[in-house]
Amino acid sequence: MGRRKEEAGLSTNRSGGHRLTLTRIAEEVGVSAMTVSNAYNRPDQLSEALRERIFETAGKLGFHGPDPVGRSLRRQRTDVVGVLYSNPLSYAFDDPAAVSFLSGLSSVTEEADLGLLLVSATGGGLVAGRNPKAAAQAAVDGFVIYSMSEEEPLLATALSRQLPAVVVDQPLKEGVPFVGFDDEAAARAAAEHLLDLGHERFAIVSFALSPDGWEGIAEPDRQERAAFRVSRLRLRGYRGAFEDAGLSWSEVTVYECPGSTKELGHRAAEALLSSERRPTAVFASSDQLALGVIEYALEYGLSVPEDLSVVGFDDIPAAGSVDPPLTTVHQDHAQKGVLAGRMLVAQLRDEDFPNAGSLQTSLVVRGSTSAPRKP
Amino acid sequence: MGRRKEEAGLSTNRSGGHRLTLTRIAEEVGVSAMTVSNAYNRPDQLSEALRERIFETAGKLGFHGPDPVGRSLRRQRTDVVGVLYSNPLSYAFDDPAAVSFLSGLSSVTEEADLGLLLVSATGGGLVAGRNPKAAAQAAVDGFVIYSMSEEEPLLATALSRQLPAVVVDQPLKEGVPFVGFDDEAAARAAAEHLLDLGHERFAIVSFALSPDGWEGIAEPDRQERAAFRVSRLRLRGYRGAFEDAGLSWSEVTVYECPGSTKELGHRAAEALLSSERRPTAVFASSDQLALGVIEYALEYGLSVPEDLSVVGFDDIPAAGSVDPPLTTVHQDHAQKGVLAGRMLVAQLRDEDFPNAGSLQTSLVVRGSTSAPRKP
DNA sequence: TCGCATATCTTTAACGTTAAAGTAGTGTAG
DNA sequence: CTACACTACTTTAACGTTAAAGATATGCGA
Repeated sequence: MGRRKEEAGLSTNRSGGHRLTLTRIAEEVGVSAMTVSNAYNRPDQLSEALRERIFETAGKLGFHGPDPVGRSLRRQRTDVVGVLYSNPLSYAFDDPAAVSFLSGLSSVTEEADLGLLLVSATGGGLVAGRNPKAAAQAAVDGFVIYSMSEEEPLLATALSRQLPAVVVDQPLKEGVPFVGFDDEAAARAAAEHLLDLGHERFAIVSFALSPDGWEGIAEPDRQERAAFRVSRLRLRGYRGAFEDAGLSWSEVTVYECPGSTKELGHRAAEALLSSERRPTAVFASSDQLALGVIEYALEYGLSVPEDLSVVGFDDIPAAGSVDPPLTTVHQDHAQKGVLAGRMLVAQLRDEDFPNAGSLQTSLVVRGSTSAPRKP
Repeated sequence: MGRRKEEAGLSTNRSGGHRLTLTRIAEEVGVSAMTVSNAYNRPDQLSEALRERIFETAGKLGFHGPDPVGRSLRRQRTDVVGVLYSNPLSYAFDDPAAVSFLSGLSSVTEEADLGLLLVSATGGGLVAGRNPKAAAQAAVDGFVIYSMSEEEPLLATALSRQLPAVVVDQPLKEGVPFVGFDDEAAARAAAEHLLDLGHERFAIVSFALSPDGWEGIAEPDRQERAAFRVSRLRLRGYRGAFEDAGLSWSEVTVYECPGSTKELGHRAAEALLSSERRPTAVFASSDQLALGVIEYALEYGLSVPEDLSVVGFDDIPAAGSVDPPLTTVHQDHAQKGVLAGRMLVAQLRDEDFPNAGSLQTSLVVRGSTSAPRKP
């Protein structure tokens, strides 16, 4: 069922061995190349009549405007911004938070007439490795660096190009504008909510603290070494709230998952709920993880929220419609995208830009949390 | 809260008035520019020692590889594929089907080490207009043309560039490889399902037949003029099934919505269900529309499926978990993306490519359809 | 009639890279 | 010691565009 290009009826842009260029059109019309260029880019620089004549000839020969690459080389800009992502792009499209972010970002780049080039760290030849060249070879005017680990090679490569850039979520880099949520405050608010309800025994189901694929209980030393700013800040937020309430952090178990799926949450709950001093409340780093925790809890014979309160993070669309509806931290990812876009566009234009810094989140209290059952 | 670029600690890539280039490094090391180029692109063309010396000097000066634009100009390729979208990109990110498609597409382009450039028709300056220049100015090696109307100016501009291309969903263009679902068969299967259950009075809630924003009952002449292939084929599928069953197409009301949201489905149901000869079954062009129809039906006092059967299209994640669970046509959008990617990559490499053509769909029967209530 | 602004087009010179062909020098088989 | 292959580099010449400055003609007020 295959067919070759030639048979597919595609012809090339050549005729007489020459690719069509401004110069070729110029020869045909009998003017200079510059004038043809002006016909496309500065209509006021030539007479209406000549401009029409040029377009007519161009149309006849099948020329459709100056070559973008030649233009970019000469102008020293591409009108494209690159989005750098650590994982395969398909992960990004499968992650509602990333998609919302891109939605917000694209609304700004589009308004500014910039293209959006998606670049991922995981290249073709490499089996499971990273390809920092991707960032070196992207023809862009600036980068949006989306949630990377401090050590990601792509990050270093991108920053070394000295282009305008914005970092989203992590890591914080001196001199590079940043947008992210106030994760510490968010976690603190979630913790205070459950403290207010009277809980005292907590466990945390976190997604990766560091990008090494580890899964299991994360002891304090590992918590401190966390490479991911977001995870680190959240732990700090929980801890701060607990200690303000007079509880000891050492009694809080942190289970680290190498990703953010329902299955991982399920496994984490399995490990946490069988403990002697079973927690009465679990904080999860994402709604997916939280749903997995709830799933296991129900299988295990616990009722939610009576026996176990669960708080998620993200407020995905499903959060409100599952049973029980999920108490979770709402974050406006699209707005984050908008701000990242604005900050980058402002840099590209050499304008002042709002240094957004940390965005506020809000705790949405639903049915998965309540006061603990009296002993 | 703003700050200027200068204060942000960003420095440029220049020193001594010179931008860093291969040539600059070559001078510094005392070799030709070509040798520096080879150091990056063809390590086997120079001695290991010299190569190291070049990298060392490059590192010292802060040069991080050949400029992508210069390379693209010389090589006459960009290693980027463009995705053309008729609407604002943020719509694409808000549409689960488009996101799944991109997920599949990106898995292929990534494997082939190609960047993905998202280009939309709606440009910056324009208030509500189209910007065909976007396709003319994209520095890409090929296009994925995503579900466009026949008349979309962006389409003509893109095709006129004579680059490798793949059309997704619509329109069918002579000589341009195509991927899409077999919408006629899908609609026919849905119709046959309800015919088998004994239904005889049908209505259809379609998304746009043509891109003019019209909303309301679409009479047969408008149906025939439909610019969107997908909508046209589905109507043909329903009609074929009905007529095979001896029913008259003229008794089937088609309500056209200018988009695909729950609200539009709600309005469509309002118009359709108040008719004298109320239909016992409704076919919707998307699950979103179907959910809106069901919502209105319930408000109107009808029970689903007892009083009204509803069939959706897409099988979005929520389809299985709403009440009643939605009978719908499942389509594998990610697979469509994979195929589109493979077809484009094959063209770029001048290889044979699979001409995917129409992908099969499957009807997922859930709780929103049943036999009609006996009169 | 002169001076000067204006409109319309041209010339020059990069922008940064790499394919292709060329030049030495070195080893090595006959 | 000659012919030939091989390694390690260099030279040349585009790839297609446009910023900046220059040229020429025309109009127009004084």
